Formats: sequence, structure tokens, C-alpha cells
Amino acid sequence: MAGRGVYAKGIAKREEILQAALAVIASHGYRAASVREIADAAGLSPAGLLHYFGSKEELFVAILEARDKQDFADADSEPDDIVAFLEVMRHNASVPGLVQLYSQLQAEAGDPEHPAHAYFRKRTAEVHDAFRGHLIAAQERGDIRADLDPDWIMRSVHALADGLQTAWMLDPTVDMVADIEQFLGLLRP
Amino acid sequence: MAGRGVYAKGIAKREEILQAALAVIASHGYRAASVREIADAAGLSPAGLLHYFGSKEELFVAILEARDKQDFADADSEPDDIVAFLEVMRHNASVPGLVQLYSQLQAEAGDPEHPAHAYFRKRTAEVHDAFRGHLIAAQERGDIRADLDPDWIMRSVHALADGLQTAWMLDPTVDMVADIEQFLGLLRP
DNA sequence: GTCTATAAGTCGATAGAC
DNA sequence: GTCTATCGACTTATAGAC
Repeated sequence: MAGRGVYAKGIAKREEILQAALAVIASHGYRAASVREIADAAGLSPAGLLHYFGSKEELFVAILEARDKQDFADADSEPDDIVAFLEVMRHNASVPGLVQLYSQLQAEAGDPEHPAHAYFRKRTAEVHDAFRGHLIAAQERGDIRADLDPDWIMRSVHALADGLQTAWMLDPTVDMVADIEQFLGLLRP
Repeated sequence: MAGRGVYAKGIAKREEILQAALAVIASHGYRAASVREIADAAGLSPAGLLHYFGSKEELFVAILEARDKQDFADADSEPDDIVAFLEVMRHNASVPGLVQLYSQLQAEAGDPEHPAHAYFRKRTAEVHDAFRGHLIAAQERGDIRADLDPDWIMRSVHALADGLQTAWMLDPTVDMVADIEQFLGLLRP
């Protein structure tokens, strides 16, 4: 298989732990996902797990990084950026455990001392950098009002998506995709 | 003073604990605010504190309810609802500890089993009920586009405010009030 | 009614044997 | 690389003093 180097086993085991953690979060939720429970699911002792991920938070950050990577790969195969973004939101509605992990970790990461603080700041910058060009191009095409500040649009769509996710977790009848689409409609000339 | 009934002392003590908890959260943040630390600040044992509030989460819910009550009272003295809402957002930027508590507890409360789940669902319904009438009146006056669904507007403003608060905690240079005002501008005919 | 003392059980994390 | 053993800190529950 891939990676017959010195760390091949370690990398495979990391992947195995990530999958086990995802399964635990999906079924029992983020709140009940203790290091012990994830270690049990991965067939490992808690200390064994922490050999691969330095701390509980680092494990969770690794999970979110893996999701980001997947989402970006999916978006690349999509012709339209807006459609790709809406597709990610639509997909999120099918993995409540992951959304819970994202929202909760982000709320905790407001504290600059939190282990995930750097990750979320970097993620925000990267997502905005990835979309800024496409957004400005859409404004030049006339698909989006040119009098609106592109950075304001990105901050707003991002904040709206995050806020709708917490609203949806509190009340699953909330239609996140429909509400986002309504907002995007307001941006058109 | 007010309340010389049988429970006067208990009520006063509850208030004292609430203030101590607020002080701890403001200085050390929500994350480090353990029951023991708050109890110490209030000059009480952990068990003594839990006599007044059944659990840590109930104490935090009581703090948020006290804030809501204050915010609503402030809003009532304001002639314009939009101005009152923006004033609350502006004030929030001066109490990061409270915003952290709100965001984090709300993220945790996505789980229906969480002790604060009912509080946040009730709060959302109450806030929306309080504003729906004013919003529809504004649409009839022509201050806000009449072709927009009032419930969509409330969900969006609410979600945007929540999302901007987490963005602001990650990056304090974010101007929550300015971004909200920009959005409100889009709603005008 | 108010509160202290105490204890049970779980958590994330570490040290060191193998 | 993985384990056992163990740490200190945490929430929560209970018995009973005042």
C-alpha cells in the first residue's frame, strides 16, 4: 500500500483513530466523545491514543482539517463556487455530529489560549482568500452588486452560515440552505 | 430592601453568587470558570453554591437570563427597535466574557439533552415574538422591503449576530455593529 | 433554610515499564 | 509503539451541623 516508509504504520493508525473518533461523534455526539471512549472504539488505550495526537483538542482539530480537505476537494470538482458552497452546507445537514464539533470547538477557540485558536484564524483567512477572487469576478460579470464590499460579503456569508448552523442544531426544522440562498438573492443587482 | 419574606436571604445570596460568577467569567473567561472557582469568589463552598443553583449549567443559564432581562429593559427605554438592537450589540463588544459564555453554552445546547437546550429554544421564540410585530409595521411603513419574509429576516439577523460574535471573538478587529448595519441597509427598498 | 465536610466517579494527561 | 498505573482537577451527590 501507499507509504512503505518508516512512518507508514503510524500514519495508518492515525487515520484509523480519526475514523473511530468520527464514528463516536456521529453516534454519541461531541459532548460524550471522551478520549477514553474514542480510544475504546479505536481498540487502543487512552494513553496510546494520545501518543498520536498530543491532546484531545489536537485530535479534534485533525478531524476538522480532514473535513476541510474533503470539502475543498469536492468544491474543486464543481464548476460554480456558489453551488459548491451550498452543496457543502447541504452536506453538513447530514452530519450533525461534525457540525456540533465545529460549532463547539470554534466557540471555545475564542480564547486566544485555546489550542484550536490558531487553526480557526488560519481557516478563516484561507477560506476568504480562496473565495475573494471568484467573488470579485462575479461582481465584474454583473452577477453580484458591484457596490458591495467583497470582504463584507465574505464575512457576512461566513457568519450567517455559522449562525444558521447553531440555529439548526437547536431547531432542525431550520432550512439553512434556503435561508442562505435567500441572502445570496439580495446580493444580486 | 426588597423582599423581606422568608426567602429574602436566599434571594440576596443568589444575586451575590451571580455577581461573583460574572466577575470570574469576565476576568478568567468562561473556560476556567469552574464551580469551585466561582464558589471561592462568592465566599462559599462548591456544595453551598449548588444548593442555590442545581448545577453548573443552571447557574450559567441564570446569568444569561439576567442579561436578557437587562437588555430587554434597556431596549424598552429606546424609541427605535433597530437602534436598541444595535445598542445591545455595541454593548456586547465591551463584555467579552459574557459573549463567550453565550456562544459556548449555545453551541453545547445543540444537544437536546443539554440542560440549557430548553432555555435557548425558548429565548429564540421570545425574541422573535417580541420583534415580529415591529418588523411587519416597518414593512407597512415602507422602511423595510415588503417582499421579504419577516421570519426569514429575523432568522437571518439573529444568525448573523451570533456568527459575527464568534468571528469577533476570534478576531477582535471585526466590527460587528458596522457589518450588521450594512446588512440592514440591504433590507431597505 | 443554609451551609460544611466529605466522598464517589470521571475527566485529560503524564511517567515509565515493556 | 503501546501498555499499566497514576496524577490532579473536575462535577455531582449525600449526610448532617448550624
